[in-house]
Amino acid sequence: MNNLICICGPTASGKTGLSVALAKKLGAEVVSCDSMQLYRGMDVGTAKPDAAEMEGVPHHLLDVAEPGEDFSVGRYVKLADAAIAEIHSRGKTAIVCGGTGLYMDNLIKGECFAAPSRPAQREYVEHIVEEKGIEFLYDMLKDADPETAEKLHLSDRKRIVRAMEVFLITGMPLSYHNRQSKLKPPKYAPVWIGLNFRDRNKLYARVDQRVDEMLDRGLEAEVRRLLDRGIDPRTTAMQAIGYKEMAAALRGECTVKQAADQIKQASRRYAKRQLTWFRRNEAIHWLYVDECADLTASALKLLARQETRK
RNA sequence: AGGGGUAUAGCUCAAUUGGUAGAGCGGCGGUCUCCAAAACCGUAGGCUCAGGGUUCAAGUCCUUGUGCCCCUG
Repeated sequence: MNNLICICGPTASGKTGLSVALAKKLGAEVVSCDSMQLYRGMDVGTAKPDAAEMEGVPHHLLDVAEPGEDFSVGRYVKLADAAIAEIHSRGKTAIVCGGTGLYMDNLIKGECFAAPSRPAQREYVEHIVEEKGIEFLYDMLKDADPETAEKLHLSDRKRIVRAMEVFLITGMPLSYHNRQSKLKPPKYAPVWIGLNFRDRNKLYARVDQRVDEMLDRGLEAEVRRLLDRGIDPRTTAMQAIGYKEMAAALRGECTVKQAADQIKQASRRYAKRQLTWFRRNEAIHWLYVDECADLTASALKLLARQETRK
């Protein structure tokens, strides 16, 4: 029996609807894999399913953090592992559903990280960048970890900092850790289902439409509520698409209409990046939403086929 | 109706004294190993509104037409 299913795809492709429909058919439970839906109070802008949309299907990994706190992939994997184990212990199927590729891959593949970020080393590295510039740090990385340095562009400050940090914490190059990590076998063997559109314009139309719906459902009020609660606009949560743009509008930097257009644009670009991420996963069975008369039926057929192959 | 201006990539605009066109945005593709709804990289697009003329050579000058903008009645 397929006791683990992964549903992935770009934003607004219909992952939530499919996961609930499948869960009802299979008696399964859903484990969300979304880096923003896990924050409490961020509902409208993240298109988090409400009770009606869940149709009684238990959902895990929603509302597990405050918007002000720093989250991490590591924390997600730990929580999701626990949720999956619990679901399996009840003899049920778990459906991991979401659009955050990094989280999903790390959960399934079970790769371990080189080293958790440590404030002391991170601050030291950031200090070097501020004092001497990114080129200086990049040169340091060339000595410490030439393999990683060669893969990174000088503009990719974020990754240069992280790679140097790992070297300082562990004394080993990040490239070495990554190679070791890839040798480990995957933790799970799920059936992967990816949602996409044959016609990109149709996906974009749905993205645009959904942003309009978010506005109707009170995105502006939701963002104002978060800011009123004292959530720092610089936190990861407030960098989410829909939130950072609306916050700018509330600050008077642009109109709500302009913010809405920016949210649509950013969402379309995000959808494209998600597709780039998932496309390289050869295990994914792609379903084209604009070609399926009945998405749930297509997915069930696919699952049945996987069943007989085992 | 008269006067003036404008017409260049999907959009907004560049192009020294005439030497067969560039940029930003968007589009498309990719990278990704603890901020990931983030961060970063790479590409393809133009009979320069249409017709005629001057010139070795026209986006650039002349002329006609058309569309749009402004002013005057």
